[in-house]
Parts: sequence; structure tokens; C-alpha cells
Amino acid sequence: MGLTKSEIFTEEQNQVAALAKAFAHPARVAILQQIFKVNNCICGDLVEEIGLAQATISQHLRELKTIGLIKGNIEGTSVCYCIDKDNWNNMKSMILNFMDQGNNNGSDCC
Amino acid sequence: MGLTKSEIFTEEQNQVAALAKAFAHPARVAILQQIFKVNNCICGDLVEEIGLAQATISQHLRELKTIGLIKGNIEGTSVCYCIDKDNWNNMKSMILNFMDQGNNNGSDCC
DNA sequence: TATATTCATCGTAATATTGCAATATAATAA
DNA sequence: TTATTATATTGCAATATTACGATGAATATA
Repeated sequence: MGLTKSEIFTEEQNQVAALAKAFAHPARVAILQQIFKVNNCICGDLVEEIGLAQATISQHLRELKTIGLIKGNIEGTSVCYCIDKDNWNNMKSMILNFMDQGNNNGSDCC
Repeated sequence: MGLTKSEIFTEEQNQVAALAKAFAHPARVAILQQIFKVNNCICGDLVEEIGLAQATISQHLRELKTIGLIKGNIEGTSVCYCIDKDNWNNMKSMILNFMDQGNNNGSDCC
């Protein structure tokens, strides 16, 4: 069916999944790394850096913006993107919290 | 097209994306949480706990197993699943490393 | 004004994912 | 042997994702 039954899961489960989905494509991982690397805002050099069509990059940027990981600012004819650090840190905590369950020190049970 | 162009990305970018994809569905998040919660091995109570058909749960379990986050052990007629802690910790490091870039302390640039 | 530049959006083709019923497989119990 | 139980696999239908060309909107430049 392709339709996730979100209503049967907790808010937290849906949130973790939604954030993970944002990271679940190498182009979006690459975009985020590039924004971090350049540190200052970058614009459409992403299209050059990464080897995808402009429309494709724009689509990935929108997904990252929609979930709140990045912000975009219009500067003349180009658009400057950067990490939304508050949100980024919140989401980092969420993922950490999820991955830290049960402190993983005992030996595997099977 | 629906076909990710993996070859144009780095190994790391593809790995982060692959791990994130495993977390990118609330059913898989719920399965992992449940395995952690019960701590000891659990079997097909997942079908009861989570409200999805047995075939669907089995499919999600296979994805988690394929990427290496969990291990399954046959015990009589049932199967005991548990976290693969070595892999889990490695993947946690990978995600942390990715999310820690640029230590996020300055103010946003736009 | 006319033209270029930069980015977003639309439409669409190809592929992937989700979910389930039906069926298969494997181990135990009667 | 014949059930029974627990899980996996297969085969679909519905929906989502990825990618890109074409086009649109906005700003800058000649």
C-alpha cells in the first residue's frame, strides 16, 4: 500500500522516523555536510558540488526546510541556506535519546 | 525515476543514509524500542504490541536484520530477536559524528 | 526595456516502500 | 503420522520517492 499507518504509533516514534527520513537519502546527507563545511551560507553551488539536476537539489532542499533542519534566505537572485541550529540540536537530542536506550553495555542476549 | 544515484556520493554519505533509512519508519522505531524495553529476547509478541499484520512485522524485522541492527535466533518454533550491540554502537557513532559537525554553537548565518 | 541569472514549481516517468492475504517452511506436540 | 504453532516468503495493490526537463517568478544587469 505504501501508506504508513502513523496513527498507531506514538508521537515520539513518528518524530524519530520523520527525522530519520530526512537523513535517509545520500543527497540530503551531502547537502547538509556541504552547508556545514562552508559554514557560511551557500546557495546553488550545491548543484555543482553534488552531481544532480537543479530541480532535484531544490526538491531535497525543500524537504530539509520543511522538517526544519535548514533555513533559506533570499539574497538578490540567489538563496542562502544554512542550518537551523536550534532545531538541529533538538533533533540531535531526540536521536541520541532514541539510540541510548538501555545503555548497550551487557552482552547480546542471543 | 525513484532510483537513488548512490555512485555519486561518498561511502560515508551512503552509509549514513542507509542507517537513517532503517529508522525512517515508525514501525521499525517501535520494534527497536520494544526490543530494548523487554531487554531480553522477544519473539512474535511484536505483532500484538504493534498493530500491524504478521507479514508486515516480519518484513520490517528482516530490514533491521539485513542492515545489522538486530540478530535473530531460532528457539524452538519461535525466533528470538535482540539488538546487535556492537553494530548498534558503531552506527550510533556514525550518526553522532554526522550530527556533530561544526559544533553548532555560533548563531545561524541567515 | 530587454536579457540573463537563480531558484522554485509542475508534470511525469521510473522505481521503491508499505501493508496484507495467502501460502510455505520448520519445529514441536498429540 | 498428523496437527499445531510460529515465522518467513510470495505476490500483489496502493502509495511514496527520486530524478529531471520545462516552465515560471523574481531580481539583477546591459
